[in-house]
Amino acid sequence: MGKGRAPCCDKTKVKRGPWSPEEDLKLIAFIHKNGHENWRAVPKQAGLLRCGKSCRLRWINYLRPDVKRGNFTIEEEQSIIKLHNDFGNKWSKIASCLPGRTDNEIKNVWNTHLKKRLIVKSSESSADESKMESSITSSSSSESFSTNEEPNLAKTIPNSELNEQAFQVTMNEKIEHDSEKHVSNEVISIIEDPKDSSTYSFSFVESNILNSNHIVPFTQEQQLCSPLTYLGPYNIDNNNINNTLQEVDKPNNLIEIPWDSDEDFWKLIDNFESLQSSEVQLEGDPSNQTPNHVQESVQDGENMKWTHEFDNEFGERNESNKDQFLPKNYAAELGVDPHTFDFDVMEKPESELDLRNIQLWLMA
DNA sequence: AAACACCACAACCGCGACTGC
DNA sequence: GGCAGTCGCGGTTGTGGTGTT
Repeated sequence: MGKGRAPCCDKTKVKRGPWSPEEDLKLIAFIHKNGHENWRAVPKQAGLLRCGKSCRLRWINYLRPDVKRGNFTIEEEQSIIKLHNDFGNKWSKIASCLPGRTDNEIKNVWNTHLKKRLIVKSSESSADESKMESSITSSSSSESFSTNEEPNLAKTIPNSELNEQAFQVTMNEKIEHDSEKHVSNEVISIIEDPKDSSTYSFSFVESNILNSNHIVPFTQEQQLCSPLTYLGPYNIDNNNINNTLQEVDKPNNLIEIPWDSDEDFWKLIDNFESLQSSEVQLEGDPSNQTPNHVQESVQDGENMKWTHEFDNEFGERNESNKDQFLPKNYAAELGVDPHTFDFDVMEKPESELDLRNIQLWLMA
C-alpha cells in the first residue's frame, strides 16, 4: 500500500448519492437475514454497488426499524439543548439519550433549528438585559455574548441563567409555533387500529431526561415518513429467520406494540431475498451462466412478483396511500414530484428499479 | 410563471479509535 | 509494539423542496 490513508473503497466502482428503493430493500433483506457483523462485506454479499460505509450509514440513519422519524417533539428539543449544553457536539452521546433518534438527525436539527433559535433569542435577551442595566446604572458591567461566539454556542455562553432564559423563550416560541400545527407538548393519546387503512404503528417512547413521565407516541407524520417505520424492532440474527420478531438494540424505555403484519412483511422480504440471492449466485458462479434472455425473463417475472406482493402487503399503491411508505427522496430519486409519483414506475423496465439493470451492473 | 434565495436533510468525507494478528 | 483493517464519529457538502420577489 502506498503512503497516505487508503480509501475505504474504490470510489469509481461504487454507486454514490441517494439510495433507491431497490437498494434499500436489498440492504434490508440482507441484514434481516445475515445481520451486519462486517459492514465492509455487506455490500458485496448483498449485491449492492455501495461501499460498506455507505451501507452502514443508510442502515443506521434511515432503514433501521427503530429509527423514529418526523418532527422532533418539544421534549426532544429540550433534551437536545440540555444535552448539548452538557456534552457539546458529541452527537452520538446525545443520540444515545434520545431513543430512536440518530446522531445525524440530531446534528441536523441542532444546526438548522436549535442553534439559530438560541442565537436569536440569546441576542435578544442580551440586548434587553443591557438595555435594562444601562437604565439602572451606566457604570455596571453586564455579561453578554455575541453571536460570533458560535460554534458551540450553548457551551460558550458564560451566563447559564441567560442560557436558560434563552432556552425558555425558545421553547415558548416552539410551543406557539407547534400549536399552529396542532402539536402539543402534552401527552398525545391517539388510539387507532393500525390494521385500518392508516399505517400508524405505536412505538411509544418515554421522553427521557426532562419529562420521563410523559409518553410520547410517534405522530402520524412520523409514522408515515418511512416505509419501514411501521415495523417494530426485530432481531435480525441468523437464528431468527423464522420471522419471530424480537427486540434488539432497543432502549429500555421503548415500549412497542407489535403489529401482526410484521410476519407477512418478512415473508415478502424473504421472497425478495430469494430473488436477490439467485442474482448473486448467477454472478458468482461462472458455470452457472444462464443465457441473458432467460435470466431476464425469470427476473422480470420475479420482479413483477415481488412488486405485486409489495402491493398486496401494503394495499394498492394509489393516490391515497402511496406517501405512507414512500420516503420523500424516493420520488426525488426518480425525478418526479412526490405528490404525483406513480408507483407503477417501479415496474417499468427502463426504470432504475428494474432488476435487469442491477444484474447488468453486477455482470459488468 | 419564472427566477432566485434560502432551508432542510441525506449522504459523503476524513480522521481517530479500536481490534486482531 | 507495529501494522492493517474496520468501525464510528463529527464536520461538511450536495441537492431537492419551498418561499419570496
